[in-house]
Amino acid sequence: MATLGSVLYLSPMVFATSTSRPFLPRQSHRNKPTTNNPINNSLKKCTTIHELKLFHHSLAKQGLDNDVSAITKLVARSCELGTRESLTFARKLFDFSCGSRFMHNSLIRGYASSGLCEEALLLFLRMMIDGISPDKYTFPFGLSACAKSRTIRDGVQIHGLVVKMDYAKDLFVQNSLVHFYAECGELICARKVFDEMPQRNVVSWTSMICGYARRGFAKEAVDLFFEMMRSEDVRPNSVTMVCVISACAKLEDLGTGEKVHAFVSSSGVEVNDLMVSALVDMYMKCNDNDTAKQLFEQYGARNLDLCNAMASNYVRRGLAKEALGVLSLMMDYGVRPDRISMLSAIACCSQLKNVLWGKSCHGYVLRNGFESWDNICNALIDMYMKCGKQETAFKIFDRMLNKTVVTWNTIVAGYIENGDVDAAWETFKTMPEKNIVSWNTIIGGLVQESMFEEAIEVFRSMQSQEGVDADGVTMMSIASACGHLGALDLAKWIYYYIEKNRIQLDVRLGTSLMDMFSRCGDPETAMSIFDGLANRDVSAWTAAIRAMAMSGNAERAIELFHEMIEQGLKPDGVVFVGALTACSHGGLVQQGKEIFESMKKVHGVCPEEVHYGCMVDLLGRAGLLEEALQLINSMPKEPNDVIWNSLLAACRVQGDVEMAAYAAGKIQVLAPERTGSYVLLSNVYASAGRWNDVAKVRLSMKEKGLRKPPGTSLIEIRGKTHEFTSGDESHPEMPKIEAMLDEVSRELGHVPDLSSVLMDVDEQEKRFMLSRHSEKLAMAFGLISSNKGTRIRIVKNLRVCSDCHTFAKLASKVYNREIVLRDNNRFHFISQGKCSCNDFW
DNA sequence: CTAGGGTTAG
Repeated sequence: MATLGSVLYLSPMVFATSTSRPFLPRQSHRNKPTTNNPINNSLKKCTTIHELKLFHHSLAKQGLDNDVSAITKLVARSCELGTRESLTFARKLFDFSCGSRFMHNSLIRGYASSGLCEEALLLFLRMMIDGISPDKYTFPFGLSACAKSRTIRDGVQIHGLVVKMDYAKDLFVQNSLVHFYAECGELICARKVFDEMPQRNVVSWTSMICGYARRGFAKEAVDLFFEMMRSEDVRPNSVTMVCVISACAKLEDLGTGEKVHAFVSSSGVEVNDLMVSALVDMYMKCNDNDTAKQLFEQYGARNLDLCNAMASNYVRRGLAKEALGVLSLMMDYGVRPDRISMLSAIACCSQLKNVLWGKSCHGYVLRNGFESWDNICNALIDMYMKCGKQETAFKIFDRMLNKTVVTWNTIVAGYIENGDVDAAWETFKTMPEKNIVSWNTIIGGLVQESMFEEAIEVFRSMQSQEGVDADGVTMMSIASACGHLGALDLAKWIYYYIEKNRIQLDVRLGTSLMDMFSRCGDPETAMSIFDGLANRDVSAWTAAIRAMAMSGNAERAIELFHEMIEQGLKPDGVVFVGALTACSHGGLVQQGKEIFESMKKVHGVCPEEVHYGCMVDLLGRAGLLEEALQLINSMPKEPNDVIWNSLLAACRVQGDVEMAAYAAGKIQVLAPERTGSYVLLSNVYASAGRWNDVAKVRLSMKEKGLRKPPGTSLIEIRGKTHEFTSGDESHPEMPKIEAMLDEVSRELGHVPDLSSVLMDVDEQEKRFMLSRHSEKLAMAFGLISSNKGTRIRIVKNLRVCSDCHTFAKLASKVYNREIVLRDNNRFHFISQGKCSCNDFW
C-alpha cells in the first residue's frame, strides 16, 4: 500500500500546484434551452475572467460597449463565474451602466453565491434607495445571502418587505424563507412558514427536512420525510434523499437508514455521487462497515466525495492507517485531494504522530491555498502540538486571523497531550470563549493526570458558576473520576444527575457508569444499568463481567461471558481478561483453563501477557504453583514483572518461601522500583518466622532508596470523604476510634496476626502498629459514625493486610454490618464473618 | 430564482 507520505513525494503530477478553481454555482439538473443568440453563445464559451475581458474588448471594437442588452449579459455571465475577480469586473461594468433590475439581481446572486453576503445585502439596500423595487427574483437571492451569513435581522426585514410588497404567496419566495429561517436556527419560524404554505413543492419539503437535519433534529427530519411520502403527491429527488440520508447518519440508527436506502433502490430516484457518499457515511456512522465497504467498492475509489466520507469516518474512529489507505488509493487514480481530504489526512498524521507526513501535508495545503481556511489551520495546529512541535503550532496560531473556540480548544488539548496540565489550565482560564468541549478537555485532562477531586471541582464550578450544561462526554470523565475515588454517594448523585438532565445514556456512557458503580462496590446498580442498555457491545458485556467478578460472583460472570458469545458478539482481548479474572477470583480452575485454551483455538484471539498473568493467579490460588511456573516458562514472550508478581502473591498465600524468593528475584531485576514485591516477600518470610530474611529484604530496600508507600484508606460518611494514613492519629475523633479498636480486640476476641508486621520489634509494639493500620482506623471510624445496619465502604491504596482482613470479618459478624473493602487489587465484600474473596487475594 | 453529504477540538 502506498503511504500518503510516499505519494506526496513521488507523484509530482498529482501534486502539481493548481490555480485556484473558480467557484462555480452548482449545475442545474435541467437542461437549459439553447439559444441562437450569437452574444449568448460566445459568452457561454467564456470560462475565465480573462476570456470575459477579451470579449468586452471585442464588444468595444464593434461599438457595442454601450449596448445595454450586451453589457447586461456580460455582467450576468461574469457573476455566474463567481470568482472574486469576475465579480469585481462585473461590478465595474455595473457601476458604469444604468443598473437595471435584472443587473442588480445578477450581482446580488453572484455576491451571495460566492459568500460575499454583506455586499449582496448592501446592494439590495442601494437598489431600494435608488427606487428600483425588488422582484420575485431579488428576494430569494437576498434571503440566500442572509441564510449564508446567518444575519437574522436583515432576513426578518426582508420577510417584512415580502409581506408588504405582496410576494408572500410566491412559492419560490416562501421556499427561500423556510431555508433562511432554518439555516439561522429559527426552526419554529421556518416550520410556521412551511405549515402556512398553501402548496409545497419538493424544494419546500427538502429545505425543511434539511433544516432539521443540520440543526441536530435528525428524528424530526426523518419523520418529516416519511410524512412527505405519505401525504403529498410530491416525490423526493436526489437532493431530498441526500438530506434524509444524512439525517439517518446523525441518528446512528441502522434500521431507519436501511429503510431509506431500500426506498432509494425501489423508487428510481437517480443515484448520484453525492448520494453514494451520503449512504457510505451513514453506514459507517451506524457501524455497518461491510455495507459501506461494499458500496465503496461498487462505486469505485475515483469519487472524491466518497473517499472523503470513508477517510473522515476512519479517522473519527482512530483508524488512521485505513484512512490514509483510502486517500492514497484515490490519489493513485489521479484524483487530487481537496480541503476536506486534507482535513482527514492531517488528522491521520496527528494520530500517528508522524510529523514528517504532517509537514508534507502542510506543504500541499500551502501550494493549494487551503491555509486560508480556519479548519485546516486548526487541524495543523493539532497535528504539530500532538507531534510535540509547539513552536510550529504557535507560528500558525499567531498568523490566524479568525481564531475560534476550536482553535483554543486545540491548544488546550495539545498541552494535555504533552502532560502539561498547568499550561492547559492557564490557557483554559484566559481563552476568550468556552464551550462544552473546552470544559470536557480540561476535565478529561485532570482525570488523565489522576487529579480526580480537582476534576469534580471543575465540573461543579462549570455548572454553578458558568451555567454550562454537561453532556455525555463530561459525564464519562466524571464517572471515571468517581470510580477511582470509590465514592458511592457521589456515584449515585452522578447517576441521578444524568437522569435529571436527560443526558442520553448510550452504550459508552452506560459502560462508564457500570464501571463506576463496580468500583464503588455497588454491582447491583451496575447490572441494572446493563439490563437497561439497548445496544450492548463487547465493552458493555465486559463491564458487566467485571462487575460480577469484582463482587465475587464468578459463576454469574462466566455465564455472562457465554451469553455474550451466544448472542454472536466476537470476544476481544479485554473481555478475556474479565472472564479469566472472574475465574481466578472465584477459584474456577477448570473453567478458567478451558476459556484460556479457547482463546486462540476457537476465537482467534492471541493470549497476551495479561492473560498469562490471570492464569498464573488462577493456578496459584488453587495451590498449583508448579503448574503456574511451567506456564510462565512456556510463554512465547519473556514474562514481565506483573506475571512474576502474580506468582509471588500466590506464594504468599500458599506459604511457599523458596518460590517466593525466586519470583521476587525476577521482579527485582525486571522492575527494581516496584516496592510491592519487597513487601510481599518480607510478608512471606515474616509468616514463616524467618526474621533474618525479613531484615535482609528491608535492608536491601533501604540501600536502593525504596520506601514502602504509606497505607491510606478512604471512607465516605454522609458525602464527606475522610482519609486515614497508617499510624496517623490526627483525626479529631481519635479518642473514640481508639476506644472502638480496643473494644473489638478485647471484647470480640480478635487475636492480632503478628506475622503481618514486617518489623522485628517486640510483641507489644507489633500489636500497636497493627492497630493503627489505615483500614482499621477507617473501619473503626465507620462503625462509630454511620448508622446501624448500613454498609461500610473503604477504599485502600495498597493490598489489604491479613490481620485487617480478619478484623473486618469479625466486625461484620459481631456488629451485623456489611463491609466493602476495595484494595488496589480487588473487592472484598464482607458480611457475617465471611469474605467474597474466600481469604485469597 | 429556491433545497444538498463529508468539516477541526473532548
